[in-house]
Amino acid sequence: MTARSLKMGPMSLSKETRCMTCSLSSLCLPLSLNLEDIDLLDKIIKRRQPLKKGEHLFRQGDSFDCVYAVRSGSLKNYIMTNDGEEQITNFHLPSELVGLDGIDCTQYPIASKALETTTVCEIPYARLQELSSDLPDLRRQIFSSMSKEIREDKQMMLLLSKKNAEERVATFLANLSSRFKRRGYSPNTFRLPMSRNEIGNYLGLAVETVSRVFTRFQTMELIAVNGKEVHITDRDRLFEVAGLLECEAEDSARLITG
Amino acid sequence: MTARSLKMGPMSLSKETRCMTCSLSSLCLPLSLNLEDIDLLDKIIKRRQPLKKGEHLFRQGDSFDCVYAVRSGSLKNYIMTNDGEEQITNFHLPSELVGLDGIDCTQYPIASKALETTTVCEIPYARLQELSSDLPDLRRQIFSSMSKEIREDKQMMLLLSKKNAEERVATFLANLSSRFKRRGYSPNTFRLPMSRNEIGNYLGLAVETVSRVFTRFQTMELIAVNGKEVHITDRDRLFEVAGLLECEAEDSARLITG
DNA sequence: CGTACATTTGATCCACTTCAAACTCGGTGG
DNA sequence: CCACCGAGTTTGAAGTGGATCAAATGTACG
Repeated sequence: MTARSLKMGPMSLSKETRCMTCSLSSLCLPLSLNLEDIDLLDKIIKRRQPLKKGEHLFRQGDSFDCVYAVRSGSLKNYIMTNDGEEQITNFHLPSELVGLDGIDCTQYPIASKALETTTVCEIPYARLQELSSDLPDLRRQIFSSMSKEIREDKQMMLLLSKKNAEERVATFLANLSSRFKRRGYSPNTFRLPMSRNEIGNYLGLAVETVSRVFTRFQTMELIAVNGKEVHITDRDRLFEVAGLLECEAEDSARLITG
Repeated sequence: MTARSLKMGPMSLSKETRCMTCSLSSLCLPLSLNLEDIDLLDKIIKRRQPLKKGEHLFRQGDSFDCVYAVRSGSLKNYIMTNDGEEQITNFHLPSELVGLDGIDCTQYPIASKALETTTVCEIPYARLQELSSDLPDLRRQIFSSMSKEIREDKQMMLLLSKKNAEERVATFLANLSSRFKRRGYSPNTFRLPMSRNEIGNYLGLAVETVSRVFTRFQTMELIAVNGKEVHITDRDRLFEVAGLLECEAEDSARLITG
């Protein structure tokens, strides 16, 4: 693991790293910007040391001053209940914006923690705000990310309120698959960056239930699982069990592009 | 009821109605604007005929072109599952902004329906966007509303994922109470604009469960209920059961004011 | 190579759902 | 004015999906 972070570290910190040349730029904030504007945005972005697995990007209550875009790796966002339990509200993959829910607060209302070695672009919020004064497209892009997050949250409420265990897990896998696909990774073979425990926490299920549904899905030959490696063998039926049409998942992924 | 809407109709449509003189302006979009800017905002806002109970403000899939601020009455927002069930995602009280989740879509991703006779201010989104180019405070206010909605959604996920029936209902009542309080209504005596069914739908519970918890809370002498009239008799203990400290609920209500 | 932690599997339990029926109340028409 | 209607609400009894408890198995890392 240390080897891995050593390998990534220097790369992601190199002065060469630019939005302009970033493979994620078509999914990320620069999305609808022209080259000049991308350059302006680029100037305010800082590339941080990679986070190691388990490190916090920020904690609930930390003073808010930056939003982040994931470059590689993955994050979990979570809130704390009064009795100290955590509730995971989101998993973040590369190109996704993190920290928007703190925008009108002085403190982050949630915490964000690396699930694996993770690199992020740090965007000082005050400067982003200034810059977006002059760049309507950038502004639109930020609005867009936020309203997308709201829409996803509503879908999550629906999941938590109406779906049973199988539907939840299927939805989760289908959603991850769509997001990987969109990012150019294989949609049917991927590695889960989170533990069963974290999946259960996120989906409002006990670990044991998640595990049981995984095995049930394997006997149904929807998926093949080996530890954190997942292979989707019957995509159509998985989406069916999830209670979604494939196009819906894609749509929600695509909407951000306007 | 027709009498009521006749009574309200002309008032809310009168040319006199202005953000400047609106009693909600300190809670609503004009919040942080100076007088001149309020006037600019005011010019793009249209006051619509009041909606009657059960009428839609917009439906899921309607083409998106306006956001709305509730002036009086209340709304429920909901999404449809594939099998035609509705999932209520929000109830909206006066001064609250509705429709922000559609911002980067051509269509509203959710529906919004009046729970009672309801008046709204209609804000054409394109014009709001233009105006916010020139008014950083307005822009900030929109960002603020959206990030507040995101934060509330995360709290809702926590509720749906971790809280039991009593905690859910208590949270619901405590939250409503705080919102009424903030709007200058009595925090301890109010009328629920929604049915038990809608409460259950929103909280991820069966109607019967909601009803049972209401009666249990009455025998515990936390509240007194008569139909839709609710009187909170032991506010502290209600908030305790909800798993929140009073200040938290207030905080989340206050955050929008920056 | 062993210890701690994550995952799986099995057995039991329980909070909430579902089904069924009685009740309440605002409205409506005879 | 009152009987009646239907929708909304309450209450009771029975069923169940997933939680919890417990223990075995698997796996990563020092």
